[in-house]
Amino acid sequence: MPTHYQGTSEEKLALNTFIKLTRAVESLASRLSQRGTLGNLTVSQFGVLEALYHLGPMCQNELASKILKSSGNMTLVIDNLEKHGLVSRQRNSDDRRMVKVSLTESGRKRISEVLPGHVAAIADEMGTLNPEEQETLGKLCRKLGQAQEG
Amino acid sequence: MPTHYQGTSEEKLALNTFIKLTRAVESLASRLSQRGTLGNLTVSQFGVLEALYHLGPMCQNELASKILKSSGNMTLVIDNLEKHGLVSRQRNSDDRRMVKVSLTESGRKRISEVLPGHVAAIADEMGTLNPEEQETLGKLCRKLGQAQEG
DNA sequence: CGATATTATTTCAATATCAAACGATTTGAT
DNA sequence: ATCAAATCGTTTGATATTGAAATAATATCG
Repeated sequence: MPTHYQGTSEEKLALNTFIKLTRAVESLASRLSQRGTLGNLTVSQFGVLEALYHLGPMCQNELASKILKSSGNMTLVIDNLEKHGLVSRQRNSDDRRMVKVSLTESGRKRISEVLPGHVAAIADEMGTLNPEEQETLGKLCRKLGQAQEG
Repeated sequence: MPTHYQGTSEEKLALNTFIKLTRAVESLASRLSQRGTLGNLTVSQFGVLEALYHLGPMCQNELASKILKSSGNMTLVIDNLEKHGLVSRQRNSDDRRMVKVSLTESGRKRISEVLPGHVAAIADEMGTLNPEEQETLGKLCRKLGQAQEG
């Protein structure tokens, strides 16, 4: 589905590439979601649990920057994880502005159960590209993700 | 930020590529949003207006599949566009299940004002990659976006 | 010390998003 | 013609998401 936009050829290429990029990610996300490998976790909830699992307890700000979300959003995501008993909050006693978030036993169990299947699903989906293509894609994405200078 | 996951090397490559891909798209989206080239339109609202602008009036289902969203979501997005006077709904008289959505004059004006600046912003962001790199990225994304066979 | 700035979190309002259930309508098969 | 199945849109309930404003705690500077 190419763009219908009439612009410079530079703009058309950029727009078509941009559309392919965002469609690919959306379609990938949709297929992953279909697989149900996250159980009833949302992507954000999974991101938080995964970060805590691999990096240990963290304050909300750190979590927010790990999963690239706002602090307001983090409050809600942690609220919901807490409701479901997967994480706990502890007010930091040194600096009482901060809240340290930790996995509960139940949370640790859940993420360790879910992770392998989800990773396998991602590997399966990405397997559409051979290793060399994945390397190339990774490099281009890294470059594109970097903020521009000047 | 490479993955901490211990799996097969195939899984590690896939996971790292997947992370770079999603991060690139998120970071791109965030930078585009910062530029404010969409005015006060949301991405979904923009998508709907752009589709109507280039392809003409459409029913909600068609719009939903164009911008890859659920029909329930489409009801709300159209509701909000309608509130702001940018689109109008007409019940189709041949098949009264369907609702045809059209741009109002105000909507046509708005999208035509916003589009060039937003495309320029996308072209500017994508300009991080040269044309050859963009072609490569586009091809890889197209391949990845395709559902797997078997 | 005390005013001011910075930082961490929460709250709020608006919008998005999905899945599932539902009502209206149309179509297809018998 | 009738009835079951499919289709389109809406509603509902849960969660996400942002940005701005509010709050609370801490740090800093004069």
